[in-house]
Amino acid sequence: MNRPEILVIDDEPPMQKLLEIILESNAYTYRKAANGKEGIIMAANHPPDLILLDIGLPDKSGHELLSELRMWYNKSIIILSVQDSEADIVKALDNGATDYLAKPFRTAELLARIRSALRKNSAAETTLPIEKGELFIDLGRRIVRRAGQPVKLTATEYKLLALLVKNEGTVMTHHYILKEVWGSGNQNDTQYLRVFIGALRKKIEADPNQPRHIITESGIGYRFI
Amino acid sequence: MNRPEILVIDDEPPMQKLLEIILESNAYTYRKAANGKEGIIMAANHPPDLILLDIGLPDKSGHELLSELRMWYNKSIIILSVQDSEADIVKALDNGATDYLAKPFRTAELLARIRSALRKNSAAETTLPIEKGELFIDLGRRIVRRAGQPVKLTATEYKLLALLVKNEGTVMTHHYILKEVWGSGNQNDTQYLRVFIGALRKKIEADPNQPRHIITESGIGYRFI
DNA sequence: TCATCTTTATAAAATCTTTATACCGCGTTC
DNA sequence: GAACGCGGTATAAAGATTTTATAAAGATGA
Repeated sequence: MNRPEILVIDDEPPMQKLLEIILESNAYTYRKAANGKEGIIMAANHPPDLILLDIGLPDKSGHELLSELRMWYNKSIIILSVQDSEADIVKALDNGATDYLAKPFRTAELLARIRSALRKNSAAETTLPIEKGELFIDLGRRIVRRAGQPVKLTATEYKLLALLVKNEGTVMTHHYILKEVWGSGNQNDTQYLRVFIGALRKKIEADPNQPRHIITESGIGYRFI
Repeated sequence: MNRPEILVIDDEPPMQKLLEIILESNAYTYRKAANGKEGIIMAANHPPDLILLDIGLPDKSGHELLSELRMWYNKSIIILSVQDSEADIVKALDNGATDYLAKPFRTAELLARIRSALRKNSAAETTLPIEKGELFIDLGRRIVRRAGQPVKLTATEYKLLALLVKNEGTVMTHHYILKEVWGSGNQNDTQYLRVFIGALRKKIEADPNQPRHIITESGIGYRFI
């Protein structure tokens, strides 16, 4: 995961500023909402990897907001609160909060809890599988099936297919593919590529002579559809 | 879940007594271990639903103990500590602790965090017995049978099989398997893995020469089907 | 001591690289 | 228009290399 996005829902400008500084200087992308309504909208439009939610918001109780978010948002939510009352913590964790942190907090503890929460995220979700016609590709779990039948790919074949699939629709030059799959030493060995494209077609195309997924762009490279 | 079992690993009798009172009076079954070694043994013999681990134990650092437990214990572990230093918290959470609580703690907060941790347990796993062809595997009860005959597995073989079965269908890399089963020190000793895969196949495959369940993905790892 | 785990050794299998050969489209030449 | 060469491509099959399987000897620990 590169630069996880964190949405901060908090109405106090000084706290916002503090969190912005902490998060941005630790390779997180910071987004902010000044109240609950704005927070819901932002989270819905572009779901962040984690939400930091202040429980003392102006328009609606943070607890209510938490319940609303939890109806559809399934990634981590860390609660921030000045109250730190026992009842508050109980309620927040029982309501589905991933974690709870009392203000004022130490920077290192905040970061540690963020890391822990993000790890839970990535453990839960996996990259979404792709299904195109009779072809099924799940890059995360390394599962490939054609017409329901599991397809066994070698390590190199898999790397090649993954690269093509990740850049679906766009033409990848020979040069670039060779660099990504074989490393920067073999950038001119176009023959490797031909051999392996051939092998891949045999395995995933219904008719390898008339490839419908791995298209050759003569003189340039290949493209996955 | 009726009366979740909580194992407390803590060497101070007063703290043990306090936790016993708190837990027993809140419908939890309390079990205790006075040091790390005893804790490991008790957890292994009869895995509790949650472990409360004091980080300042006499025989070995709580952090080491945490790593050891995490090699095979996948339910919640809450760390207790008087230190409450930032580095300590970071280390514990990064090492796989579910949560962290500084002593002295408030009873309500402890109970809230326990509830939250237990909820994570039940969400994460629900290990139903698996029955595939002549193979029967019940991870929860540690029972494995092939063609009706009980199969005896060693501790390591069992850990390996459990990891593969839990991730049925997905390819597990050598590196990852080694880390999970043998710990983070032996991540490059692929030969261990080969030996134990061989042993497992002899025990659970009808024809070990033509494995139908433990599939090797050359250059990558193994997969269970 | 016994069962288990770790190492080492070696054979077997799978994969990758390389070479050889045929193809296809296209413009040039005869 | 047929023959030829040319750049780019596809496929098969040979070595070469890497990876895996298995046995078996040593080490460890209850």
